[in-house]
Amino acid sequence: MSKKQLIMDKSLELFANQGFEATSVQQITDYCGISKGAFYLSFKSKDELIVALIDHFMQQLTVDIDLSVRTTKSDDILYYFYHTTFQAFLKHANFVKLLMKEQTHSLNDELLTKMRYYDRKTDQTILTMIEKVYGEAINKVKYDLIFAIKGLINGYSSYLLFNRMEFDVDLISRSLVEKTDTLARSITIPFITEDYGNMFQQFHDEKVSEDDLYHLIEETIDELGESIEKESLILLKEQIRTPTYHHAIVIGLIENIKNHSQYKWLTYLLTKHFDF
Amino acid sequence: MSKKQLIMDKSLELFANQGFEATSVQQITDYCGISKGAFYLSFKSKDELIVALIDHFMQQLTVDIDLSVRTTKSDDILYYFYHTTFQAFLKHANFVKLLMKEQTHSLNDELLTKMRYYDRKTDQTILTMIEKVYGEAINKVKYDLIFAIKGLINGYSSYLLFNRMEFDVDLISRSLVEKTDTLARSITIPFITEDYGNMFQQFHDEKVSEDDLYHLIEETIDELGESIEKESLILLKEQIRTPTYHHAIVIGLIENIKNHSQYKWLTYLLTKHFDF
DNA sequence: TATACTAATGACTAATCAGTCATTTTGTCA
DNA sequence: TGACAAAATGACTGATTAGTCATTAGTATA
Repeated sequence: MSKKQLIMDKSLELFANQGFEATSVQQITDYCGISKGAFYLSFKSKDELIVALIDHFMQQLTVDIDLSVRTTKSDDILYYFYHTTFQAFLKHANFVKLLMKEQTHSLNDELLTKMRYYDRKTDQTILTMIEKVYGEAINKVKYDLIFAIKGLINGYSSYLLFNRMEFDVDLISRSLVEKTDTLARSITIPFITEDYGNMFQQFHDEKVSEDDLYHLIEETIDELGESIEKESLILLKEQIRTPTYHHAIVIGLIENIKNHSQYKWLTYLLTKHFDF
Repeated sequence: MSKKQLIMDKSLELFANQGFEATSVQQITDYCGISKGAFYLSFKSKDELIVALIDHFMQQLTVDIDLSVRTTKSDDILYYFYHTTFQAFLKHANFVKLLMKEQTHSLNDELLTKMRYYDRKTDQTILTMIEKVYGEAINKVKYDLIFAIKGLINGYSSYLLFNRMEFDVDLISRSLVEKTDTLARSITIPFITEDYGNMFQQFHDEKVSEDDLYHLIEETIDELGESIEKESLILLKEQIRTPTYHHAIVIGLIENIKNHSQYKWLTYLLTKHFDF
């Protein structure tokens, strides 16, 4: 494990229990068994560590959930959405704990913007989902439904957190599917109306620039030792600038890195770029 | 306005915008136009101020809402519950903002216990309400419904906060009544089951001790100048130890202080003590 | 083994903050 | 007016913290 990873892992534990402000860099380095100087070789500041943590885990969470909504073809989209969501909460329990503790903590503008970005991202995912499930019938209440869904997730999450995060993912998913379905079919008085949708425009058209993706692949290649993954990425990098291979080959190459959880974000971007 | 009130008012503004930790005592005193020493004449520490703020406003919120649920006789209990809730949010916007910002902030155990107390209190209020509205039919899902309701309130509140707290209280109330009613009538898969109810036992039997009430009245009397309110309280104080007056007289005396919002908590306790 | 380079250390600095207390100001009596 | 007390002040203390940097330890190469 790299030193950066070690610091992120250990500091998350401390942050989850004490909060950002109450945890000193000294405490983190003691807990990691490294010196204070070593910390500043990995991160320019304490704030940079916090941003890195937020980015890392929010990406994990949002990408997981968005992927499950995008790829599920069956009628059970709602179920898989909730299942993936709470499974992810279970997996990153400490991070969820931290998020609940700090909410919109006013550390700096960068963090606030980031959190707002991920929140909007979540809105977009939920919107895609309910449009897929209910089609046009839901149009007049869909933005209202988004907030109901987010509220329900939040409400039950606080209960879970209090009960030490041991729970039946299947049961809570089925319970929330029922509630969501009931609401979707019976709301006649939406509080949040259609014009809220304008806020989403930017996300509809959002596409990571080719350059960004290119550089992200380059960075990832540098991190990797010789392996199938590295070779696949080198080939994919070329395909971005000059697409020559057959579609099936590109899919296969992406498949080679898909199963490595640390490259989920990259997989997600590649999938989006090559248009699946 | 007393110095204590001034500090509480002004510090709430600062806390709501910057959070507890990020606001220094110096900043508070500067903003109040007083010296640092004067601050410590009113509050023993910064933490004591925070506890006082939480206590003051949580009492306002919970008492308001509980009273509306207890006294409303009509079929519109749900509507009045939401209406009172969001009206109170509107009135104490800065405090709600602060609550959202800090959530379960780990300042100290006392605060955590307090917050848990008020949260349980809210649960109790909601439970009373849905039992009143739906009776026995709701028994198997009532604890589940509590969390759904709290979740919905939270979800929409975060939207309101983001939109600078300008909203139609009637519309959001009607919208949430519809959702609550729909859920209450159709949930078949509760996630939170009946055994959660054991946690409430303590609150069912809860009654403020006679001594506590007696001392609270004494303190309030000391704060008051000569007035009808003061006289009423002096008489009520005697009635606690040796009840002699007719029921109607006691009710009248309580009525005399009922309309003063700063004594809402006291009114609430008196009402409970004399069993209405 | 000598050299050159990187990784790691922890004592140190400068800044911030909660809380104190000797001193001053203000208000209230005779 | 003067004597006294209560209220208010703000410079100061001690503790804590993020971040720095001169120094040392470790490692690879020639």
